[in-house]
Amino acid sequence: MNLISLPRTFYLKDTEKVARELLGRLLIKKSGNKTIVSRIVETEAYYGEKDPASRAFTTPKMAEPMWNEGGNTFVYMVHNNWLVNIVTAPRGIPAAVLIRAIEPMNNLPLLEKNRNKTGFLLTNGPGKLCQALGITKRHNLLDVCSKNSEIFIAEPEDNEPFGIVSSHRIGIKRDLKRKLRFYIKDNRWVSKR
DNA sequence: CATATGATGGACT
DNA sequence: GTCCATCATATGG
Repeated sequence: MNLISLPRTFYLKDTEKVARELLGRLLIKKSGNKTIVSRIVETEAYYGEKDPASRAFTTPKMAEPMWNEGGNTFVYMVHNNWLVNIVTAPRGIPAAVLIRAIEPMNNLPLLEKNRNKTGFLLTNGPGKLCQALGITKRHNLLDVCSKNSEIFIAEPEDNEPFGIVSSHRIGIKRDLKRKLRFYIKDNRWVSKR
């Protein structure tokens, strides 16, 4: 499998657009001599000052990576779970996309070992997928544009068309009127209908 | 040092 | 649907 990483410019757009366009792309995680390939099936977009649900709004000090130029990971912990985001937008504009669910494409036994679970419970949630892939604080601020990174995003080889469903974001106190959660229609790995 | 918080997950009714 | 364990941070005394 010849993996092609997405260019930096992909991430410099509006975070909602990036959140939509990340659906169906591949999340690559290297683990020892293995390369774990997964398809992104659910994302959420977060903004800065005008988004009361964003950590750039509530705890800006913790969310400092969100001000970086797009194209890096941003990993932080909530309720004893690591969550992985992709920073978006040009430097100085706080924004990121939370990866909420993925569809594993290979190395299932490794994911099952990491999670001590099987089936959809492997990766149908932002904390679950980090546990399955072994993502921790150690993977904060990695360049997802580089194939040399332990984590990067790649273009899928076959791009079957799919529908996108949008909904309100999950698990936050104050959401915006805009629907900023996106997932692949009828995909069985999404965290919640 | 003490305590509060949460972009969750899992167990339970 | 409800309840709560768990822990990295932030914040206050």
